[in-house]
Amino acid sequence: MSAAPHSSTAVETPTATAVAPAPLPRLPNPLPLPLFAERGGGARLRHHAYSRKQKSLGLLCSNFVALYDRDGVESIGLDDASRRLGVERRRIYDIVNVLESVGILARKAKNRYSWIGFGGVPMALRELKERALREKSGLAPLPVEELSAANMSDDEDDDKLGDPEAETEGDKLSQTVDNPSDMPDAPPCRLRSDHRKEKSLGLLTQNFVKLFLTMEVSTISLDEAAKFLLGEGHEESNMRTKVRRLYDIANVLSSLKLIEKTQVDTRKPAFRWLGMAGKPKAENGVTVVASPARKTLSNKRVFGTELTNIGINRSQLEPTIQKKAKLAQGGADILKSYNVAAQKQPGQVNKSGFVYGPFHPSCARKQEPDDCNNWESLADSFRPQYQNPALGDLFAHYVDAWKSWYSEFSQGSGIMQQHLGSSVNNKRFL
DNA sequence: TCCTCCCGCCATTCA
DNA sequence: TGAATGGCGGGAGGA
Repeated sequence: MSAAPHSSTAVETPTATAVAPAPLPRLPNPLPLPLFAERGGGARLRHHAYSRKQKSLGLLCSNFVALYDRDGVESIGLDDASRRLGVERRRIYDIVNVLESVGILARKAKNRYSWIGFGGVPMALRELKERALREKSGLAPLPVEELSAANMSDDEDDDKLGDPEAETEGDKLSQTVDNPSDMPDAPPCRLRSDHRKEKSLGLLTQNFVKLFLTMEVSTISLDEAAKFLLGEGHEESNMRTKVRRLYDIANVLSSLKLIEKTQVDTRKPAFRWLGMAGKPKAENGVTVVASPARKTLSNKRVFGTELTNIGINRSQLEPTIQKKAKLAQGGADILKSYNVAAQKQPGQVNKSGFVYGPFHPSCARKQEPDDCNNWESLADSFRPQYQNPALGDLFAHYVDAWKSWYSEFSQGSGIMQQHLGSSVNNKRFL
């Protein structure tokens, strides 16, 4: 039975709202249950005035982050998130799985996550990179064909259920989920839960990120990623499913600015890693970000323009909500311009050789971290004067996120470099 | 036409 | 046993 379609309007459980002393953005209240979410209605009840762009997982992720990435937020209830964002619980699961896999959230209990924030990302990425390198090292020597088997197709996977001889890299990956400490005494035989976890969105996210962290090309298409993750000999249906999931993941990671969509020669886009980039390959064998000459797609979707997804479902927009959307769009445009301006600055490499991600502060290139602390004036100079205070909050949130991200990288750049310094021979990805 | 990805069904896992 | 979780693929929106 699925609780999802109704959970967005369900009465909050008593334990589900330990959130935010700081005021959260105002959301339309009460939040109506969208018609399309009617149990069993699904696509059959779709209203044609709705635009799917406004329901995207990436936008939802942006809203989720905007909602919870603030001082005082420690615990997040899924019901609370679902209600505040005006989406079915099912969608929240997608978001939190991806956020958890990159270290932004940590699961505390059923229905409850703790907010770690962007400060958790460098550590998570470091661990992912370490794990990926270890898997490729002597600890897990896998030639290409075995590596393919490691990410074996679902069919092969199914065939080996319960086979003690069939432990694969996939098992190891699932162990990393079940046993973060990589306990050596993990059960040798595959459990059904392991099998399920191998296919989880979180694990797929981690494997997807690992491709970026270890490969020597800066971009990868989702088809390529799916082929690699599935291995050879996969069925077409498995491929389609995997690509669907990668689209979901890519949208969330894009909204987090960990990756960005880029146009390659073919019609299909590829994704470029932004979250962190190493020093030039000549020095340490790790690829820097792709040439800026490569055309970056204008974002098909402008994230962070809505505080809830529910006001613009498949019915007509309410005039007031439309107004809000326009206001928010203005803010998003400013943010976008700010990001573009920051990204246009050549290099973005500080003295330590670290290349900043999307939250790179524009002043970082010219000034060393210690000098770059005048965030308030920076924020003031960019802060639009919103009529809606919630939008001001949203902008302030982004500034805070930049600050946090920058601070984390400033502190962690040495460690990160240490890890980036190890050469990666990963041509098999190509 | 086909890429993109929202949506919700329903199997599995959890408490 | 009911609730929570999340894999999965149909099919509609959009370029």
